[in-house]
Amino acid sequence: MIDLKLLKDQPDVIRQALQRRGYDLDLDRIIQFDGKRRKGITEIEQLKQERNILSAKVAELRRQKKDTTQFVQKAKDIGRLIKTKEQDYRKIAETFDELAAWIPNIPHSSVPTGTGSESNVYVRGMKDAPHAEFEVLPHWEIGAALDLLDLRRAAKISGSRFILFKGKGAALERALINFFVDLHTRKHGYTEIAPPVLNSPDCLFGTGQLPKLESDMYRCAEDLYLCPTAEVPLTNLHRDEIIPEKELPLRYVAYTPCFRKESGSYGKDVRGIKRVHQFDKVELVKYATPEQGYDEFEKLLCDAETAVKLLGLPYRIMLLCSGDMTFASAKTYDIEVFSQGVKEWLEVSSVSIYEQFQARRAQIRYRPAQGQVDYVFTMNGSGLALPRIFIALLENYQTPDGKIRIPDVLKPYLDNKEFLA
RNA sequence: GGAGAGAUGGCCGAGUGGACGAAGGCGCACGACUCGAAAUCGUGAAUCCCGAAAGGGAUCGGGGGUUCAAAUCCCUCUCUCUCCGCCA
Repeated sequence: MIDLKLLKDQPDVIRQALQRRGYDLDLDRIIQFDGKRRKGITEIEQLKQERNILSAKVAELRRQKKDTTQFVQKAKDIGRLIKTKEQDYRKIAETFDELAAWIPNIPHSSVPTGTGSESNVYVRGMKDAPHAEFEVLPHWEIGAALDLLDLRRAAKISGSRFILFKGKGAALERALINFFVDLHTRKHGYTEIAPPVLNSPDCLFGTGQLPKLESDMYRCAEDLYLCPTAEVPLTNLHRDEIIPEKELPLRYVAYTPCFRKESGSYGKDVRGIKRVHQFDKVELVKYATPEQGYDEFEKLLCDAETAVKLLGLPYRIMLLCSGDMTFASAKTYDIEVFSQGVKEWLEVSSVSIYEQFQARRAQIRYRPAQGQVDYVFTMNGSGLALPRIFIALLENYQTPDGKIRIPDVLKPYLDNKEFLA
């Protein structure tokens, strides 16, 4: 949620943000409803004031055992008026809330303007895709050959776009999870959380998936959603709380499976495990004060980057342009790994800062040592997303004779072996 | 799934229709005392909304109702605890 004061005082800031993102939203209509809403509040509150004065008068007269009928009658009339005004107000406020929930976050000033990935800006890492010295098999071929993946049977169990890891493949998946969680808890100071992955609609509204991404998520009975990312439970951990400043920044890491319908993606990336309905991810979430915010954000990016580096994968960091960022983000970096089999840059981490956007939706605030309670800054990043790392390892650590070398950092998790199969 | 009990400020806990945004305690911050601390005494402190401000309004788990007036009465939902049953 944007700061609603902007609607009234600086609507052009929002207008410009919408334009930069390429959003088509009837802002004037929203502003109009906001005005009606504010007027309604003022009106109702004035009436309530009148009624409260009359009620106090009644109470006083009662104590003196005097007649009150005249005042009671007047208060009754006002009460009826309040009721009808409140009904009107409720309708207006409801419409306004629905409309306002669709206003995206305002991009940070350092975010380049653009409409798609071609406008993203290279930040650091490998500039050009590295060349392979031999013909590298794509992960689905080598994965099947070495019996690490069984996508046919995954499809039999659950349909297309599901993964079934097998044998050493399953062991590698588990090793990666442990490696990532250990790295972030031991070296980067994050607290590990194992959250529920069925989350309430309130949670999904809080982080900004709802209402916009309703059709991208699996909705279960009882009004619960399978979480599309651990960002959802981790950011809602402190929903409706006021955190003492001295506890900030808070850092959390969680491994969870993630569930996505990927509804718009049919026909794209059909082969292999790049785009699936269920995948594993280790997620990092931080809460910070506005002053700490952007420093902590850069550190979060470094924490994710460290994971890629330690695995020895060729990567680059891109700064997303305004049109490529998600709804709630103020600034996003992607970490991309180049994989030799599929011959493309794969997004393995998306690191975003939301400033106070999520905090306003989820009511997450902090109490400064002195001064006013204010909303925290929230941010998150994958640390990392597993399937694409799995792809990159199978393809980049492939040997000409069809084996998979194990990166040094993973050896302790895989019986200290040199090769996977 | 069945039966019962409960939900009040940072925490504990009183309040049972009108002077209650809420006693008291703990904890917290500041001040006094002290060489310093403890103890003691004093003072302060909830959140949100409308408003340029003055000021006003709202909030006692959520929602609805009764009433001139609700923390307090009624309905409903959610959650927590206890007991019984069932089951990984």
